[in-house]
Amino acid sequence: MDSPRLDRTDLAILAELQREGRLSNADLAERVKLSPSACLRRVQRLEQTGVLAGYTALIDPAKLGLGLQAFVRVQLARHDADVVATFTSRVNRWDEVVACHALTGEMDYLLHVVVQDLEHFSRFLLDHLLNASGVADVNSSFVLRTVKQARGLPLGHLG
Amino acid sequence: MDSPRLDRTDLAILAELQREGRLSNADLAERVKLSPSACLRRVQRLEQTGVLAGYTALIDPAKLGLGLQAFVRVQLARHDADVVATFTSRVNRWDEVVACHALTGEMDYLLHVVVQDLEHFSRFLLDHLLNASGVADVNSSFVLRTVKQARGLPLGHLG
DNA sequence: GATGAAACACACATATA
DNA sequence: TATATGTGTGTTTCATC
Repeated sequence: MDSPRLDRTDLAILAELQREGRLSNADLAERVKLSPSACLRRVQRLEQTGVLAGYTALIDPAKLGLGLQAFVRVQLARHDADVVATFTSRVNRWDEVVACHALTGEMDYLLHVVVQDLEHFSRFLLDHLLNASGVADVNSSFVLRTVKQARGLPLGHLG
Repeated sequence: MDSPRLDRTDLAILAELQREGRLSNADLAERVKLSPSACLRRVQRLEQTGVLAGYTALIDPAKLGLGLQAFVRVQLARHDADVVATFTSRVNRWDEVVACHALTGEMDYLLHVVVQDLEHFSRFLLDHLLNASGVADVNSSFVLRTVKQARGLPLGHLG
C-alpha cells in the first residue's frame, strides 16, 4: 500500500477511467497505447495500491427529486476529543450529509447537504443538526446554481 | 429525456451502481433480483433518460500528491450578466476548481479547490482568482480533515 | 438459451533502466 | 539484475439478441 511512482501512462489511465469509469480494458489499452495485458496489470496495481479507490455511477440529483442542496457551516462549543468524536460519528450517520470537512478559520466544519426540498432540510436541521450536543452555531447557505462540477480530480498539473 | 417514474427496483439499481460502478450486469441483476435481460433494459433506460449520467473512477488525491484542499468563498463586485458570465467561464477553465456553486447568503460563490501544496494554491490565488476581473473579495479555508465523503447521493429517503 | 466478445490467468521472449 | 512490456493461449464470464 506504499506510494508507487506514477508515470505518464498511469496518469493517462487514471484520466480515462475518471472520464469514463466503465471503459473496457481493451478500449482503455488502446487509448493509452498499451497492450491489453500490460494495461490490465497497471490497472490492477493502481487498484491494489489504493490510488484507484473504486468506481461509482454519477446520478442526476434533480431527476431523483433531490432538488435542494445546502452548505452548512457548523461551530462546536468545545473541541474536546469526545465532543468532536460524537459530532463526527453523527455526521457519518446522517444520510443527507454527502460530505463534511473540518476547516481552518472561523467555521469548524463545512457540511454539504442534499435533500428533496426545504421541508426536508428543515427536518434535518431541527431534528438532527440543532439537536446534536456540542453544536454552538449553524449557518446555512443554499445552492442557487451549480456553476461547475468536475468529474474527479485535476490530473493535468501532475506528471 | 422527460422524468421517468422510478420504482424500488430502479432505486436499488442506482444504489448498487453508486456503490460499485463497475458491477457486471449479471451481478447487478442478481443483487436486485431481476433477470439479466430485464436488468439491462432498466439500466439502459436510466442511462438514456439521464438519471444515470455516467460512471467515474474514484482516485485518492493524497496518493497522487494532491495534498491540499480548500474552500474559497468569493464575492463579486457587481452582478451584471457579463461579470457573472466572465467569472463562471473562467472558473470552468481552472482545473484546480473541482466544484463551484452559487449560494444564498453573504458569499456569492463557493469554490472547492484541490492542489498539490500551499505553493500551488498561492499561485492559483495570485495568478488566477485575484487576477480575475469583478472579484471583490476572497476568503479561503483549508481542509484539515475530511470527516465524511459519501459515495454519491442519499437514496434512502426516496421511494 | 445461444453466440460472439470480453475479461482474466498464465507462460515466455524481449526490451529498458 | 530487476522490472515492464508485447504476444500468445486457453478458460471463464459476460453482454446482447
